[in-house]
Amino acid sequence: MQHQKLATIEDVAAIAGVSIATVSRAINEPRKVADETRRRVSEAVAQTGYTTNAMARSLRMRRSNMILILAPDVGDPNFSNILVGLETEASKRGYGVLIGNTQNDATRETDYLRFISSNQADGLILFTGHLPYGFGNEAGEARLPPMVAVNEPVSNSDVPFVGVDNFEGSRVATEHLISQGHRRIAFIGHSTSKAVNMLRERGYRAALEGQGIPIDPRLILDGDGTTESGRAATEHMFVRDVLPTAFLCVNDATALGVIISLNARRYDLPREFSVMGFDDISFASFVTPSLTTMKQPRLKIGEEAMDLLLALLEGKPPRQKEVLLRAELIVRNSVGRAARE
Amino acid sequence: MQHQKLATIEDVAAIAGVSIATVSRAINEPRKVADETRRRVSEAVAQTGYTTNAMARSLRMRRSNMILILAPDVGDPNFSNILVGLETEASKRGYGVLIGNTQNDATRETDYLRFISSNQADGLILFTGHLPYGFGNEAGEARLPPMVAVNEPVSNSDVPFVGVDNFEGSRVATEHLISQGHRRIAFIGHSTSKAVNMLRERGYRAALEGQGIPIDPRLILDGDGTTESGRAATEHMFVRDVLPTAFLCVNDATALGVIISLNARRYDLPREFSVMGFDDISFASFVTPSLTTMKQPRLKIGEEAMDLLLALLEGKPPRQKEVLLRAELIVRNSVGRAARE
DNA sequence: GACATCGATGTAAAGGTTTTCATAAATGAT
DNA sequence: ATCATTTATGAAAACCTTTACATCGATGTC
Repeated sequence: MQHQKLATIEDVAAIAGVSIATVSRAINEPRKVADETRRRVSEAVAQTGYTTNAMARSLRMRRSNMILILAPDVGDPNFSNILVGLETEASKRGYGVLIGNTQNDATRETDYLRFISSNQADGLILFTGHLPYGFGNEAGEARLPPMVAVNEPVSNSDVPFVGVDNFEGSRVATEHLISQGHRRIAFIGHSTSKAVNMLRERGYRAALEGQGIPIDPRLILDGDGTTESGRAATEHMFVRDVLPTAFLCVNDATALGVIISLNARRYDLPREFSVMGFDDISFASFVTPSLTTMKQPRLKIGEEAMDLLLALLEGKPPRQKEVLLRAELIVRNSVGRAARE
Repeated sequence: MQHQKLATIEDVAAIAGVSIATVSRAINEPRKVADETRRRVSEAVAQTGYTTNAMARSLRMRRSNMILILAPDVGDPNFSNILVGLETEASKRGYGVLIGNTQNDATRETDYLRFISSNQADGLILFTGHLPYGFGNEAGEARLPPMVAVNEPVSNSDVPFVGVDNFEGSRVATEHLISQGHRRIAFIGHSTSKAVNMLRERGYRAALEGQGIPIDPRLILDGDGTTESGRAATEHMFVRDVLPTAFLCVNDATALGVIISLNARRYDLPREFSVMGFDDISFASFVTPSLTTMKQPRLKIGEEAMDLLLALLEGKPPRQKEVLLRAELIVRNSVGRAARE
């Protein structure tokens, strides 16, 4: 049952009484063939149920119309919505999307490059923040396909990046807190080396400075971006008794840790403390109190990135090295007016 | 830069001083060529950086080593981990994974079938619970590729299904509640027409009956599987003043609604009410109180499903129409001993 | 009427493999 | 020494397209 011999272009040609070249043209460049012929061809196509064999086509045309997406973890809710955006745009433009779940494993990354080197994919989307291991090594020099980075820019390279404007987003977030009367605002960061963290911290500082609020270094703490580190940072503040009225967190996971810690201490949120996150991950609306945060336009990021990559594939040079999209302020219930000074 | 003309099998053959047939054999069936020749070939391969062109290979072999995954929403956290499992297994076996995000749109579903009919994919994984629209219609009759369903079985078909044992899982969940002294246990369901709901409700009934606990129909409520419906069902119970000591919910989303409702009424959980979910979605551990639930072995489901599909592709008949995996009881903090009778 | 132009179609090459079949050498049996 | 068998290799076909080039008739120009 498997191989009931699909109709080929020859079958169609025979039925329509034309050559295979004409069939090909009738399908791909309809205006190049006479009306009558075109009609006969499409009739023959309908009759045979012909679909062009993508393999033969790709072989001949030296392009597969496939895009490879390399991500450390497709299941990560932060990534998966970008993925949806990528897929939507690709599909709209007639491209297919191939996924490579690298699990941050160098071997697997290298392994996925076979899709590129064997012509199974024309372009590459990178979630990883670095070039895949295995490029530019040994024989034959690098053979870099067109690529675009999302989620994290690729350092030391000119790979175009599409992402959220972290600086601006963080500034807006901080200003939101300030507008609610907060002046002692803590920043719970990721590790300082991360580019994302740096930008978000800068946005925080810029907002404070812009409003003439002095920056208290004791209110700026490092973490590692996890819920646990959010909790740890909060506890640390209570131990040292240097307390803010609001916490701005580098991401929602961290903010969740802060909330859990404050809830455990029986504080009434947001009356006694305000907490803000960044990202708007799926459970942000389910925490109690639901989390006020900056929403990453993930779908849009995916679409833009794919759009850029496809433009690259069509030979257009990238207009800009970086496309930054605005994060959107999502007001929920974790931020209230500052109760104390 | 794009097309620096990759090395072909001919280049390798020339360097190694053999025919292309021998190169092909040296690569694909090494034991069929003499040691010395094999050595020369692999040297030439290394020297040229040759990789076999997958398109040419697929064209000739009439198989692409690609699997198409059709899912309504790849971003859904319930799906994405299955996806990871699918991808892991496929990758391990040398297959690539193509994603089709259908968004429950019939047009898009049909559109993705082009991957099948154009030979770009050898098999199909279905998340949708139904055959894609466009199969078995008009000319040429159906051309069904080997396929396997996950997440939801395909009704009225003999498509093999890999999923969680809902009946058994629900029974275990109910027994856990009973073991904590609960006897008045509510079941907040999905719409009764859903297969998943039916099985989980049956498991619930079976557990109660097994322990000789009478079933109170007033404690069985319908919903639609959303958080909102969980909340609504809970409110409904308070209005009618028919109260359980524990809530067993058809899924975690519903359980979350129940918890939110109870929290809002200022009950102390799990002292005054116990709540149990099913699925173990990512935020289950972040709610307060963190949710006791039955964990779906999503990774494993993905792996098993892919394993089954690949077996099918290799011509082995499926051993069974349904592979049911055990759900695992995850004890967190939303279930306590029954305080009242 | 000669000639260039144009439109529609066909012929054949090229794209890079895998695999059948044939050939040749080496080995083993008698 | 002869023949049968095995092992290692090569030549060529097949997989199915797209497309450069050639052909041919029709149309238009001078």
